[in-house]
Amino acid sequence: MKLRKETANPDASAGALHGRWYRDACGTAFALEVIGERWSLLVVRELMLGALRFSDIRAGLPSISAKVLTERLAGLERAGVLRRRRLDPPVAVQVYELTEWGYLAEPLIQELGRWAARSPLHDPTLPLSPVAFMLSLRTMLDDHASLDCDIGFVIAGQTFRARLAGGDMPVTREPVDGAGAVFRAPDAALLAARFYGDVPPRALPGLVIEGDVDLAQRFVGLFALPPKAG
Amino acid sequence: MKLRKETANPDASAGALHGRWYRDACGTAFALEVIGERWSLLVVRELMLGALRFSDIRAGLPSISAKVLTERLAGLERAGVLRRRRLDPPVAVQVYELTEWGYLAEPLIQELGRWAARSPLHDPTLPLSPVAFMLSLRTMLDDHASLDCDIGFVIAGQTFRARLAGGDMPVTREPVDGAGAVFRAPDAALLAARFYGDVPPRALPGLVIEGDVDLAQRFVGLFALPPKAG
DNA sequence: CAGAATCCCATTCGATACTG
DNA sequence: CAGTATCGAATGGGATTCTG
Repeated sequence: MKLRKETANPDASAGALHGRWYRDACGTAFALEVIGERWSLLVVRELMLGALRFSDIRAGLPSISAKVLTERLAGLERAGVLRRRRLDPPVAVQVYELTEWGYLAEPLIQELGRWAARSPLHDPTLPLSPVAFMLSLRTMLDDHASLDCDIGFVIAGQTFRARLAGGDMPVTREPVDGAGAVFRAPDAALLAARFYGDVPPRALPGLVIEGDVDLAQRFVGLFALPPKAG
Repeated sequence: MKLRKETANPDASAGALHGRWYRDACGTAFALEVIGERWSLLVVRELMLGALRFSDIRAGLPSISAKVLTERLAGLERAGVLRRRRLDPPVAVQVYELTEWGYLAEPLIQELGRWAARSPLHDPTLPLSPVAFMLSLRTMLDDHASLDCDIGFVIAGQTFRARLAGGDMPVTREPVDGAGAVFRAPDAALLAARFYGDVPPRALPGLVIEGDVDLAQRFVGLFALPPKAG
């Protein structure tokens, strides 16, 4: 009875501000106040490879509604995870981009992915956004990869570039001109089958590899899912 | 219209099973289906240092309701994160314990805590469970700690033991007899102030250090919060 | 104490329509 | 395209009660 009003915090409308749910000083709890709302972390995921417009985010998250996306963007902005920015006059469009702190959430997204992959239950046959796939490559890259290369990706019309050097592999949104090899696929699930499944390359119609095919093969060999937990 | 019925999955009642929310093959999304419901991950956190009874979990999570805890336990059990177990006849009590996969969630909890600590906003003055504090020590331990020691903790009546050796520091629920030093405090927040705040030891009434006080001092020096992000 | 069952209000969400 | 406004339906969750 006495605690009711504290819960219904007036300024907590639709927000990801702290203190609303858990009343717990633990950092984990604080993080969950910020990105623990449904969809929040997936919105962050979509922005992890660079700023995006409202509808580009929706494209990567086909089943989020405009209302929820609007609410999450507002909450994440207030929490300091992202900011909205107007591009300069010639294009005059609004984009959402992660703050410095927001970009620091990548290890967290990776850790979730790694943990999920070890589940005895995870069966991945659903759609996958291009960004989700590119991030998964960063997560599943063999720690001891000694290859250095520059690989292009064209997935559902979006282009990315992965530059592997010294065991590190930054991924950018960039044209693929000049890459050592290029993977082209109409959707990310196809690429996931190639990189993580036991599927032989020719069994994947729609997947095209250009440039140094042998390099592409060796590149694929650098990625593997972790073993399942008992 | 045509998709409505798929959403209202009959067996998805109150559960953390996959496919209900995101329809996304990304591992991060799958993990969020499992532990992304409110409270779920904090329940896992409470169990991270060993099996617990229903009311012990509630003690660590004072503002969760019995109903919600029941639902979360059921969901996490179905998802394979924890199992319920009846102890052998003499005690005949029921406990919840993480599965092997459940225990693998610790890095994930740590990553959330680490990220939260780097937030420009995080101000930790709320209550903290003993388990949350002990886990935070494992998270914030200096990577290059070269000290080897055996430290006991008595927090709000619960006893723990941290054995630091070779940079690794397992924490168990155990009596503190024979530890090199023992910290006693009526609540975890007091210990957090000592380990992470700039508070001089004598400004913390209620905190008692027994055994090798000098060792205890050096031990405290091994823990630090990461720098804030801009 | 450990939970299941019930009741009921508050929040959330998705669909749709609307606006600059 | 980038949202906002509204509404009805589903869900969430607190309080209470009941049982072993």
